[in-house]
Parts: sequence; C-alpha cells; structure tokens
Amino acid sequence: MDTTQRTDQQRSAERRRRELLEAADRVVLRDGPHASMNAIAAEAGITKPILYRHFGDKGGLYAALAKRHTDALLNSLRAALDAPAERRERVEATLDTYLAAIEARPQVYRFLMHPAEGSQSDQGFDVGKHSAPLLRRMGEELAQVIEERLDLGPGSQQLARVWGHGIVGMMHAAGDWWLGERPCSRAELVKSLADLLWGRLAAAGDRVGSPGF
Amino acid sequence: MDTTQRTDQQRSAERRRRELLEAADRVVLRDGPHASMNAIAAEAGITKPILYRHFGDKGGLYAALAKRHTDALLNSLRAALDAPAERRERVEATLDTYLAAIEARPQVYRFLMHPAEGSQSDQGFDVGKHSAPLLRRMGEELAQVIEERLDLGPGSQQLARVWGHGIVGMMHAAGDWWLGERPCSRAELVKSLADLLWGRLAAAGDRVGSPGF
DNA sequence: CGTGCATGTTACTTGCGGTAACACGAGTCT
DNA sequence: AGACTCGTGTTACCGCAAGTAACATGCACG
Repeated sequence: MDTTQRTDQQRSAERRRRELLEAADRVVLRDGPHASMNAIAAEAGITKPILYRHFGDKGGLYAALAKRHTDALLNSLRAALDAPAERRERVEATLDTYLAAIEARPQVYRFLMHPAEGSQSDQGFDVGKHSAPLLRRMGEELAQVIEERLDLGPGSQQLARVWGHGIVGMMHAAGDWWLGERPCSRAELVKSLADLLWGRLAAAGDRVGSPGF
Repeated sequence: MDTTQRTDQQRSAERRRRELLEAADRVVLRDGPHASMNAIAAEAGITKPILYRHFGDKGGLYAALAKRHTDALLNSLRAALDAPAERRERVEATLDTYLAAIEARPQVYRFLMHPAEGSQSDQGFDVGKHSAPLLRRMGEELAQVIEERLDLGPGSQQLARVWGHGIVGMMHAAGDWWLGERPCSRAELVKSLADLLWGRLAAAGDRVGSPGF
C-alpha cells in the first residue's frame, strides 16, 4: 500500500520541517529578522534549495515560524483571559502575561511584529496586511471573549470587535514603548493601562488652567 | 563674500531636495514602500548617486519623506486636540481626524508605519525602534496634552505617557483593522472607541452564562 | 535490474542598496 | 585668460540576498 508509505514519508517530512524551523528560530533570534536564507540553511546544516522546497519562499518560512510563536503566546493569553476571577483581575493578568512575554524574549516579539519582508503584491491598496498577523489574531480572539462574556446590548458583536482590536493595539503600543524606555515597572504599567480601560481618563478632573471651554 | 554664495547654494540645494522628495513621494505612493531607489531616481529624472548625496541612504530618504507626512498629520491632530470643546468632543474629533486621514490616503499611512527597511544595526535588543516614529511622536504628543490638561494626582507624568502611547496604539490598531475590513462607518468606529475610553468595558454587565464565580 | 522519488548539492540569474571614478559647468582667485 | 574649487550629473561597478535550474545520490518497489 502506498498509504503507509506516504504517512511514513509525511512523518519524516514533518520532523524535518520541525528541525528546520528550530534552526531558523535560533538564527532569527540571534541575528534578527533580517537573517538570510543562507544563514538559516547553514545553521540547519543544509543548503538553501531545501528550505525553498519546504517553505516555498522566505515569506512561507517566516509565516510558519511566526505561527509557532503566535500560537504559543495566544495560548498563554487565553489561559489568563479565561481564568476564574473578576473582570479587572483577568484584564490585568492578561496584560501582564503579554508584557512578561515580550519582556522575556524581545527578539521573538520583534520578529512577530515584523513579517513585512517576504510579502507579495504590494499592489496599491492592500493596507491592513502589513500589520502583523499576531495583532489581528489577538484582536479577534479578544473580541470573541468580550462578546461571549459581556452584555453589550445591540450591535454587541461589532462593538466587541472594535474593542478587541483597540485594546490589543493599546497593549501593543504601550508595551513597545515601555520595552524601549523602561520608565516604570511592569506592574505599574499594567495598573495604568487597566485604569485607562476602567475609564479614569473620563473621570479625571480638569487642571486649573483650562476650565472646560 | 562666500556667505551669500553659500546661502544661494543652500537655497538651490533645498529646492532640489524638495523636488526629489516630491518625486519620491509620487513613486512611493504609486509603488508602495518597497519602491527602489532606481525607480525614485528615474521619476525624479536623475540617477541613484544623487539621491545618495542628498539623503545619505535609503533610510535617510524615507525618514525625510516620513517627516513631512508625520508633521502634517500631527498638525491636524493638534488642532483637533486643542479645540475649545468638551473632553469627549475633543477625543472624538481627534479620533475622527486620524481615521479620516488614513482613510483618505491609505498608501501614505501604510508607508508611515513601515520604515523597517533602511534601518541600521538590528543588533540584538534595540526593540522599540521598528515601531514607526509616527506612533511614538503621536504618543508623546498626546501624553503632553493629557498631562497639561488633566489632574491625575501623583505620578501624573508617567501615567500620562502610558495613556498617550496606549491610546495612540488603540487608535492605530483599530484604524488598521477597520481600514482592512470596513465593518462599519467611521462615525460608529469613533463612537465605539470613545465609549471604550469612557469605561464602558468596566461598566458592562456580565452575560447570563458566566456569573463571575 | 531499472524506475520513481525524496533529499541533497553546486552554480547560476536577477535585482537592489551602495560606492568609486570620471565629466561637465559655473563662479572665484591671482 | 588660465588654474582651482565645488556642486551636479553620469556610467560602471561591488557585494549580497532571494530564488531557480540542473545535476547527483540513496532508497524503496515492481
């Protein structure tokens, strides 16, 4: 039978693919996202064309690589998001999980936000493709949780999606800035962001010099 | 005197530089951020080395190009942010201004978020550099406004910066997603985001199936 | 044995960023 | 006037990375 054959070959190919991905991971984490295919192939102990046979092109490799890390991070976030605790606690835990992840492995994080290399087309208007898939997936995921758990009245689905992407973007941008400047501890950052989401911006009083109008 | 000479030459050089920037602008808007230096030079009616004499390298050209658009956008945003109106109105006006800008010229917007090409180093850890300067500048600007206008108690400066970057990130991510999928009108998006900032997330009730516990 | 077929290689093409070397024109100094 | 400088422009090249073609090898199956 050729089915057993094929599965054997498939297994072998998948194992090989995983090895290649791990090698690529090492190189990308060492040299940054601009690592060359030659370097990755060398790290894996082989030569370029094999990479191309496995992943098509550089974009394919990077997509596969990104998927691993993205899946891992999303799993952590889901755990924090679904924990049996109060809403504020869950929000803070999720923020903290994300920030801890990007703090622990900045290169991974940087790579994930960066797949703007091997993309195709670039024709005209396909905006919204360059923003990392990680952000989109996190946004959709969060939107789903929001919509499942919160009672938002009419138009809830759309509102949840806006909020999902918005909150993820807030987390991302603040984290990016924080990682660069380290102006405060992670816990302080988490609390500040949660306060923002809890409406402290709207609740704060005006300063003396600017009375309303 | 050579001063008058020099100023003449400077004037001429600056005019030339502006012409080159406009040509580059046309090409980048037509071909996307991956436009080649050759293409830009051709559009300007000259050849590569001149571009390099004026801008150093591709990163320099892109930085100069980005600065123009960034300055323009920031001016619009400042106007909306400083308008004599209530806080909620100002926030909505600012969001709307930003979204209108990226809606009107997606390519410009895409380019501004994209200067990950001509960057240097890429050594190890300089995370926080790849995120577009536009986002950073917007974040700092907003932080300043927040800190000037709001009474946030102790630690206000730090809090304002976190919020500035966070809000800008929220606006950016939501705008990026919205521009790609167009799930609703601009006005609806603005209102949803403002609601988020006004604490509606914290105020919303739980859905039936998940009673906290 | 020969026939597939996956895996691996060397060697090449193409295209881009960046640079060196040379050429022309206009104003300046003596 | 002639030499000198200096900004502007060119052609032709280097180095490097993505991607591909063509060839080699090991191994199963008939």
